[in-house]
Amino acid sequence: MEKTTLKIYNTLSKKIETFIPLNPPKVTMYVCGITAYDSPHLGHARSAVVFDVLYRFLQYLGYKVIYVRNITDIDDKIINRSNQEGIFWKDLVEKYIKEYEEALEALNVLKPTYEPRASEHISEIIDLIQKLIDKGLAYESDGDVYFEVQKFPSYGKLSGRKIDELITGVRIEVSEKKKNPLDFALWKSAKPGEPFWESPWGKGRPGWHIECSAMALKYLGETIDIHGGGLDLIFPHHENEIAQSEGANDKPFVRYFIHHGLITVNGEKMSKSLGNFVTMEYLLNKFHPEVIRAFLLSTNYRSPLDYSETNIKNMEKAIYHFYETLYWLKKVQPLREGLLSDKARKLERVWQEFEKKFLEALSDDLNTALALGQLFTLENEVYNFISRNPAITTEESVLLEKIEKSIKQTAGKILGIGISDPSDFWQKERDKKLKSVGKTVEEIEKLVKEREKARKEKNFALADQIRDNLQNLGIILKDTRTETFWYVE
RNA sequence: GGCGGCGUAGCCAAGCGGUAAGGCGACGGCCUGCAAAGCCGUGAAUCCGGGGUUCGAAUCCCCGCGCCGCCUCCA
Repeated sequence: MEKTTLKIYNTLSKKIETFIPLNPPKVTMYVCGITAYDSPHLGHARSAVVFDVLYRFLQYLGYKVIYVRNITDIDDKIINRSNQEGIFWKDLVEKYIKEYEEALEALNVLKPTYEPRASEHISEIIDLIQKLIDKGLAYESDGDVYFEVQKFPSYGKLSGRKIDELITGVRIEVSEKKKNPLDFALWKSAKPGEPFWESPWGKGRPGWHIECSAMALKYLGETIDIHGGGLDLIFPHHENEIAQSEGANDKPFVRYFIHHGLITVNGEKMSKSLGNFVTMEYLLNKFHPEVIRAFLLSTNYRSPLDYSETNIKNMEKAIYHFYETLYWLKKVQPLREGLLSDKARKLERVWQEFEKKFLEALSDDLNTALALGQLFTLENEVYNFISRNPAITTEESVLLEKIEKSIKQTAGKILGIGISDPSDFWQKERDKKLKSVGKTVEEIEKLVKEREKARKEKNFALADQIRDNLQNLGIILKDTRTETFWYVE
């Protein structure tokens, strides 16, 4: 394989840079996962899928990736929520972690190397806080410990903020415990009834940002290659992580910060107050996981992605067509000896172009939208070739087999699209969609057969009657030489 | 107020200095018992507007206009 270099946008420099890991072929990657206080939504899925593709692509390029995706399982939001619902905080956390993991599994997101949880790293967190206190960068105050932002002059370098300006525009609640409003908590003392761990500063729990610094250090070392998350984490979360980690270790914390864009719903921000959260439960019930994946990859990862029923439906149609092609591809049987026709030669060229362009696209700041475009171009070419060739030759079928394999190696392995067995895909999709209209696949198959029979007997009235009835259920029939293919809209 | 992003056909979306990928949809023709599918063809006088740089700009610079995000918890 030709050596491909990855170019990727680095939030630190605000530029697209050539990716060079610290110790190749090893790559260390840390991604902020979830705080387990609510059900997973499309935004969580976007993060997981985007970094999953990056993870897969880095491996494809030959890197040995150590991938950490953390779970924050203790913080204020969790405590509030468990009080609200009257559930023990640990039970609450377990419930949402399970939902998250199930959603990611459905989406075929690969497991990271490690998935550490904050509550299981309290001693590492305490050690790190102590180190910051010892170095004079943090101070204890009435059972809390705060990071003193003024002591870390480069604070703000990631988000392009200056300490002075931050102080002027401060909207953080003023606390008498802090020396400066910008100082952020490393350790919070426990109020009665709250979960706590023993520490040198009394009973309490970690602040929000420190767990990431501690766990990144433990699993990946002082300097990590890639740190990722949503755009919304740039400030203050990642800014604070930098301050903590670099303050403690005196080494650059991260070489490449990678942030993805946020999801909007019908053009509006997805938020609690608007009540427009698109949950994974809803989506997975309604759409095939690969449709969701493709939808998430249909826009550059840094741009906002607008969710709407229409937008994802469009992608569903594209993926349906793609899977129809895979279905026919699998069924191809050579009907005669022979070499490649001119059309087949053209197909071969398109395919070779595809392999090149597909990888080029991903290498260029993970341009998944372009890569998908290339995939669909190839797919259409294949579809056309098969659909209008009544007798495919032996050589042509060999070519088609190669293309099928190639799609699995590229789109399948890296994007996670096209990995299902086509028959299986259709079985599941038909099943799922028919449930909502109260029909079974068997019933429909029977009607389709009846119509085929009626057509052979030239009983077109009956045939059309059946077709119209099916169409009213949203079932579309496609007659081919060999069989009638159908799907539910 | 500070920082950042975006504005490309009906919709979604690539392209980021050399003359507009792809998806969804639409239209005309062929095919078809009729459709669907497929095939062939049509579709952005032009990339929000106005200046400028350049042999050449959707792509770079400046000025507007319009959206949006972050600055507080958030993927």
